[in-house]
Amino acid sequence: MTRNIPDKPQLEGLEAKWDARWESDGTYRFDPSKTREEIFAIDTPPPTVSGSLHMGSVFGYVQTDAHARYRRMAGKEVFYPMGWDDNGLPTERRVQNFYGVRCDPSLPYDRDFTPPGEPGDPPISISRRNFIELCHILTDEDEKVFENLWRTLGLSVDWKQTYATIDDHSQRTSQLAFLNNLARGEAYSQDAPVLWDIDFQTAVAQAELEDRERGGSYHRVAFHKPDGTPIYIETTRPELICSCVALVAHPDDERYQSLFGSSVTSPLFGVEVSVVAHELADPDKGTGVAMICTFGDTTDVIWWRELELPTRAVIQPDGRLQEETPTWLTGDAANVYSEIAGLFANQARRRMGEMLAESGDLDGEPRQIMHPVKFYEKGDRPLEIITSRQWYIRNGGRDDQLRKELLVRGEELDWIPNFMSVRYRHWVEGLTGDWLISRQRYFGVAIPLWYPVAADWSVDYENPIVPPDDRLPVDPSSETPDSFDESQRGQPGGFIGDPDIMDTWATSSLTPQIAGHWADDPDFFSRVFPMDIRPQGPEIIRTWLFSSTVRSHFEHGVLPWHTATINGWILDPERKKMSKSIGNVVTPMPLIEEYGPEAVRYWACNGRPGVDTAVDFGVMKIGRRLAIKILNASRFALGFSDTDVAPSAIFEPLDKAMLATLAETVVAATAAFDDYDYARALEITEKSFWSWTDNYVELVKARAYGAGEVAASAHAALHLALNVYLRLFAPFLPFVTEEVWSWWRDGSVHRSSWPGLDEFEGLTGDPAVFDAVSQVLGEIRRAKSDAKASMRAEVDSVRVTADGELIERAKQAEHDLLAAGRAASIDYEEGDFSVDAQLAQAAN
RNA sequence: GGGCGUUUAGCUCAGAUGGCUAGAGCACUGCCCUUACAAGGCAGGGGUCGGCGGUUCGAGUCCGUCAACGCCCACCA
Repeated sequence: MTRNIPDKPQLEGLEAKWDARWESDGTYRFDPSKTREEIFAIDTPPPTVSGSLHMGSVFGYVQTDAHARYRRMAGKEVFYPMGWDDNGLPTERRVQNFYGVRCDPSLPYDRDFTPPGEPGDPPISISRRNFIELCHILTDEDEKVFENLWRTLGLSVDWKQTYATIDDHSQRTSQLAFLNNLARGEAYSQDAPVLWDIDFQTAVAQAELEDRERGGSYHRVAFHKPDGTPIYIETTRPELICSCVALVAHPDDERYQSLFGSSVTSPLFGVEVSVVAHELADPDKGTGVAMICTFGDTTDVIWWRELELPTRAVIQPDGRLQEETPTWLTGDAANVYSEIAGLFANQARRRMGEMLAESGDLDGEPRQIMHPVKFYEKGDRPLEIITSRQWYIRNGGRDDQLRKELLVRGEELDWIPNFMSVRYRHWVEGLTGDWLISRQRYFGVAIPLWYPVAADWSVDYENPIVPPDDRLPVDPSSETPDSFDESQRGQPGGFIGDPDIMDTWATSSLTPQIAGHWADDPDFFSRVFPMDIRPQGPEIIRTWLFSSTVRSHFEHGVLPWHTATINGWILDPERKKMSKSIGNVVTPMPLIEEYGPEAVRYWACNGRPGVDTAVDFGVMKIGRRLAIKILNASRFALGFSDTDVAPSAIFEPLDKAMLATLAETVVAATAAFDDYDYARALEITEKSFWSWTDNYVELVKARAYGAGEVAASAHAALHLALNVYLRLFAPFLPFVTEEVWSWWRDGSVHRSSWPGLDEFEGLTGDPAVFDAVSQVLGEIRRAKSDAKASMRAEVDSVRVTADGELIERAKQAEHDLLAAGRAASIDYEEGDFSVDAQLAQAAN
């Protein structure tokens, strides 16, 4: 093929050129006719499209792409789909802010609704259907932004294999898996206390909790024994005294032995509560006696359940204390309650503090403390505990046998790096309950169930009406179950639809099943499942990785993948955690524009597997320099002849020595990749390449410019080496390697085969020849540098003092050495290593 | 309160199963426009490998301990 080498090769514009070519050529198209053994399947993380783009998004994806490219070149058919996680609360919140709307399910659908150009205040209330339409519109836009970023970065995904967690296929898969869980008893509903976000007004799962340090104040409050003597408790939530159902102390606490079994009355309300014993009560905290409320925190729930205490709840789903006076408060107590009815918890807390002070039941001033408070990770106010009916999937949190099985799955999984497995183990060991999957929200996959309504209007939650598989996906709030019609909705003898949706993890825990077409194409699924790798961030081991393991364990009885590659955490240039609130988030696009996509890829691939990595512009500059170097070195190597010179022309010792070191590089880089250590593969390749350009190319230059057999040997060696280096770099720098490849090769470098030792058969010599000559040349260069002379300076004579072996090797490439050093003559003497170079007079 | 990780040149980081004078790039100093590349090349200065203690003929590399930083988990009255 004719060579078309630009005079001044440029990096700019390569990504657009090659992205378009790869798409039109189908370079990364997946071939589903291959067998499972021939396929390498990747369970790509679907990015949350309503989240912001930042360097953390780039980091892991590029590392995975490098590995995908290696596997593809090494002969695997790579299944590399891309998904978008677009359902759930982040999208709802973004839609609310972006358009200035909020969802009110009681409103009718308005088919002519268009959102205002600018979000207004207060937000416009719209129907559930209008709201969901806006979610779709916005996520479509967000997905384009992500796809554009991935393509600019050169991710080698098959863009025909995409999915979104809200699309019909994902919904169908998610509902089908849920119904299977239900049929097998792995999913169940329960009316019980749950952690509840009062702003989003939804239940949240254990995996979505985080602790935040918040200020609070200990109120030392007196309850009263029958004889009127006070018994003090300390509480940070005096507003819940009206919800108090018991006092508790440790069974061994000597101070309270006489009280166990007796009753005391609460201050202000005069409600009689018993004093009970439980091991979780800590004698060292406060007075050693705690008030049990329904419910102030998760310990209350444990006490309430294990001690079988009554329920006296007052906190409503919106976070306010209920308006009506609770039935257990009568007389004066009702008057007291009217002071706090309808208030938010924090307001009621203040009012109760005042009233307790007035009544004399508050001992001293409240004591300020900092303490951890449970928050929904996306929420702004502390979680409350509300009793409500919710759906759960078993996860071992209440079942030791299942917990053990899931721990075994974690041990079966090959973790890269290995220490990440500890996080899985700790999480599973620490589970306190099953996985709460229902959410009282709108934009998500519906719980695909209806419930019969009895003649007395009661709802039979224990016997849900299940749709047949072929109806999925269904929306029970707008569709009717078979053998009913819409007029029976909410009527005695009729049905109601489950109003809830599933948590986003309930769907994204099925990404292998979604991408692999489990629900509809068993043949396709059998070719990609279980997948080879699950690449992901460390922060979602407890959610995505664990929940995927649970689903696959139930549905298929196996791990969903063989290997989990966990990338490190991304820090800002000052090594601080990036966060929106601090305002130090680094977005990738400006960096890609400044340094080029290859430079950003180079930075990402320099981060060791699982190691936290700071955004580093210096590393990006090096990557850019490397890419430019490849262009220029390629121009040199290909500039000598218009056609390939066959490797059989190679006979010069220096050329064969260079190829021997290159063969070593290939072996080492391949081993590193097989170990999932892309960073090591890059380092090995890069080091070898710079040595090649700085030493070999300089040494061979003069001979290459000449003619005859010795020149042909150089040309052939340059061609072969370049051919190998381009392929070694292709996983990291896909654009520049493809560009150079196109100058002289047919097809794509990314579909060429990974270099192997067979290509060096009969072409390798003694690698030490290369080292020996480089060492002597280095000394000649030093002599010129010391003399402040140009590297072109002529040298009259060189005397090499060295051991016999080194001398023998230097002699093999003596003509190259003399030419590169511009030396007229060289002689040798055995002894300790030194080189004496006599510069010609003209040199100065 | 537990667990995991990190701590190597001014900066960012490599240093697998312990073994010759501890490496790279950036930054810094000097020199060089050499027909692939000045967006480059050559040469050079710079490190008590977090502290302490141990194992060993020998430790940045193994063990113990302490410290700082980061992350994860925790029943937070």
